[in-house]
Amino acid sequence: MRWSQLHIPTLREDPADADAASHRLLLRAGFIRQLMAGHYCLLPLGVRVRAKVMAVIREEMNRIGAQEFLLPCMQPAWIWEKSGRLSVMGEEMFRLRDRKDAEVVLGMTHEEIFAFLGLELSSYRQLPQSWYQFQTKFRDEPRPKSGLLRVREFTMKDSYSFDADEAGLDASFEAHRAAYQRIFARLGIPAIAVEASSGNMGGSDSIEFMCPSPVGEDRVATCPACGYAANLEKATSALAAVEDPPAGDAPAAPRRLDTPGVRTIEDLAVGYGLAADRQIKTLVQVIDGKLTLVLLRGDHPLSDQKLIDATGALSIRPAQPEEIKAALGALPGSLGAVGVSGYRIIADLALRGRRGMATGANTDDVHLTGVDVDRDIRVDQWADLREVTPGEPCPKCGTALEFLQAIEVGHIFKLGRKYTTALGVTVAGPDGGPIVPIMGSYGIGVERVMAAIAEVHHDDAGLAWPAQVAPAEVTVVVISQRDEQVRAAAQAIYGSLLEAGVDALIDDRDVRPGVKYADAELTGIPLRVSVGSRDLADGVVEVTRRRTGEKERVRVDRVVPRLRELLAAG
RNA sequence: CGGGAUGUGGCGCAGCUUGGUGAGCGCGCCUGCUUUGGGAGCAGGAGGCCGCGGGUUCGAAUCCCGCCAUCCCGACCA
Repeated sequence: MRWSQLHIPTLREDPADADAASHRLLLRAGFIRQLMAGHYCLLPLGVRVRAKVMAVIREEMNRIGAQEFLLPCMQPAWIWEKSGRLSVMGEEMFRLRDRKDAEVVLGMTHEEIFAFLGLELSSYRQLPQSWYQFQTKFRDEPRPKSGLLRVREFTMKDSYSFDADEAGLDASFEAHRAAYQRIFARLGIPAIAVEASSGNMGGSDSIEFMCPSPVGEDRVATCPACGYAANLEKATSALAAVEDPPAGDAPAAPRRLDTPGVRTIEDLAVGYGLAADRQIKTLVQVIDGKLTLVLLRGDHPLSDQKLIDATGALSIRPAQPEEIKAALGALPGSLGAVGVSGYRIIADLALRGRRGMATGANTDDVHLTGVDVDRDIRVDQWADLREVTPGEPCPKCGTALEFLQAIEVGHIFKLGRKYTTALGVTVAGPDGGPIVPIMGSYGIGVERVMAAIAEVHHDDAGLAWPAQVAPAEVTVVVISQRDEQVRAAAQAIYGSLLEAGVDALIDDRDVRPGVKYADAELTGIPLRVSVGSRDLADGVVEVTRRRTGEKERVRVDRVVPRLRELLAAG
């Protein structure tokens, strides 16, 4: 393509509303334009990168035997009703009515629809199946942000596996895991696979592929020694045991302690010498409309996601002080679970077997000491609820955990039979009886991947795409546009590149060379060939590598093979 | 949904406090001439419902009220 005819509206100045590097540069280099919050137009260069990202993903999906589909993004509400997710998805799902007043929705994902197609599977002998598509997803995010990183409308490569049994699912899952590793490696994304929560998808084993970046919205705990890595929503750590007083020394029942004015763990620790790790923190949460007591060690923060995962809740929120007062008789600051009945009590594992603890007495300004958790509190459910903090020991090897910010670029998880059951998918098993296939679900956000690549591969001059996904591999810069010989030589090189199968552009604009150099760098094209009268007199052109800035003079008749060499070398 | 900020030619901004004079600056764009190996110079020119609606006033980009939009922080989020 001729640059002079392409719509590449580069901006000399930084856009005002772009913060993240990918957002700023994709806008400035003319890849994207915003239509409204969370909805972006892809311009020609953006479309090219997107197509190349998709091509890489498609190749690797096909390589593991997955088959490409294309399903509607507009879907009947009833199918979501059937899976039970119409209400679960809440406000995040776009809903509308057609002219017949039928309820339809814009798909946030496609488990239901692929399961619907799975109804035509009839025998276990047809399994396994892996089905995928690239399709627009719509999610009414409360806060779209950071350009392509968090949007309301985006392309997802989503795939779904159907297997006859768990062992089959394990194999499909592993195939996808391996495919994802290859995909991100080829895309130039230093993704790390981390254990994750499966959120409201339902499912068990859940692995997120994370691209470390300061603009990432997820926090990941990693172990520098053994490679343990988990999303903070899931991460655990090995805790040193807290020494409680020997059983014999403990009082037979909790003792009342008047604590006027004490409202916080800190107050109690400082004022009464009751260390935070010897306190029970009592939080009151409203879980799906029901008041619930959540207990943690005094120095431990609650992970909302872990609470959701542990309870299967659709929604949780902290209770209001009035609700708490009405239920327990005291305000936050003096709450406890001793002797409480009629409300569900969920306790963190770190409280198990603890004795001699301090907690609120459910009377304002009064606490209890000498609390024996097993003896004094009727715990309904034990769960891992606490959020780990940096420096805590790795659960696998004990080394201090490190935290990093990351962009979630992919997510794979085992769905189980939730959707096949909901939609009534069965196949005949070896004995002739019905089998409900078990599913896996695997997603990659295409535009988010583009943004992640941009986050990882850029410098002060602009983007620096890996050749595999660059909008073009080479740009031929015509330095002296008015010089007939130069134009002809550049045109010849450009033609030879196309013939050789190189994805090349020719910058034939009638502008000064500096403008062309700057745009070549801003748009991040990996290789630049500068054709000017000075070098041409010696029969050479200049080849510049975007990443390193390395320049070399190459004889005109050697330039195509040299460029192919550089591209092959990566 | 809470907190903060911003809306002025395509882009980036000033003007608003203290209402009035031609709505201005840089970049970009168009024409001409010169220029051409790192974002050219000179001359001429086009382009603005000052986010929208209402109000105050002789007079509103400017003051007041309402709304909308966008961005940032938080909540939220496969």
